[in-house]
Amino acid sequence: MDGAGSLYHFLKTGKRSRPLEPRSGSGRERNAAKATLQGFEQIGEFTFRRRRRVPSPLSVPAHETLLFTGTTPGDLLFFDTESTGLSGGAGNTIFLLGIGRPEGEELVIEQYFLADFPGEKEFLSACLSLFSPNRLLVSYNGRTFDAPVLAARFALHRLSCPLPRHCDLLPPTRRLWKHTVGSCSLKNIERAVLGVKRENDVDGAEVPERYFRYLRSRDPRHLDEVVTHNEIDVLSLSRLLGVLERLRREPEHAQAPATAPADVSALAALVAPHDAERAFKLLEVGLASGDIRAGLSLGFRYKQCGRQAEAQRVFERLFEIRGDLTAGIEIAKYAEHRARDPERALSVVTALLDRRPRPEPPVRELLLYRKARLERKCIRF
DNA sequence: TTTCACGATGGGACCATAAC
DNA sequence: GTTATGGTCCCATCGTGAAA
Repeated sequence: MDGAGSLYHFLKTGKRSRPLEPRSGSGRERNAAKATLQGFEQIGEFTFRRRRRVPSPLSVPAHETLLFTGTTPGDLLFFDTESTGLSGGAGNTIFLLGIGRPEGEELVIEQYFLADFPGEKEFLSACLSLFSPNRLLVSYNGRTFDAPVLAARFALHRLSCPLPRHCDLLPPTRRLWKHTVGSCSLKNIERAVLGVKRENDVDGAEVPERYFRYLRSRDPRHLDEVVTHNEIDVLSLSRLLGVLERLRREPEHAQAPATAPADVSALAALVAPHDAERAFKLLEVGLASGDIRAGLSLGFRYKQCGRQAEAQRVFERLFEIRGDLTAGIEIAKYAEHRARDPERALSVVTALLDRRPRPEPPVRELLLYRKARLERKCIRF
């Protein structure tokens, strides 16, 4: 069999009999290469840290509680990682972890860098101090990606998982802007909503390859753009939360012309749990401006609250201005089952069947069934 | 009083989509 | 390329009201 430094030996004894060989160059050369990673200080054999202060883009006073997160800014940790791939399994290693902490008017951005795989435990241990349990992690798709990968790495090294509560900004962002922006990747949202355009940015898919190139060559220039990419991600999280907070506080001023407008229905859903009447007003304004989605949302909200008359007023308006199918069906249901007016219901259903474009077959069949029933009722009356 | 038809609601399955 | 999440759609079940 092979020698004492082999995988066989490691599996049999659980010990590594001699240290891993450097991939290239002497130890002195490797350290020289490490030292040139822009602005980073060495805090362990394989772990490096960079700390920078920038004006906080969050623009919420330190003592105020954010409506969106229920915490003060000082409790937030904006969080993003760069790793060697996408899979959540044992093969995916985090090599750069960026954390943003609001401190007064500033955002303190700390980045922890892992210079080589053997130092992962040391790297993770250095990151541990960041995650105090009373904090709130803020990420973009971090609930699905960053947090599970990080938790897996902690587990692999038998370190207790310290991750605190988590607020993922992707779901609310998607709800608010998917209809107006389309793809809700962070880069797209930066451009369309935050008004930020990245210069010379590295594509996320390119990040693993950049790290592997660095490991092979020990040339830290391969990682300069990755480090910047990570820092911008953290900054954008802070900016995005600021926008979401403003929407939550002043939804009426959400439709700023400089950025993509938020979907009014989603905005109303954001506000409704705390201020139902404000949500109704938002949707009324949306309907008045011709927003059909807002109108339907308004009608169903009124209906769900038992405010049938208001719901019918909204559905009638939608049916009148656009001959809307969903609104028409709601009018027909109300006329048949509540107002006891089968003739009105029949006239609406007939109009829906005649409208252009024709309803699709499954809906058309339901409408024909409803029409036949209403015709029987009309004869009886 | 029983039966039937309808609308409302909840749960499960499937799909799209972010992250590197 | 992987994975989990949220959203959407469909189906089953339940409650209600009308008709026999």
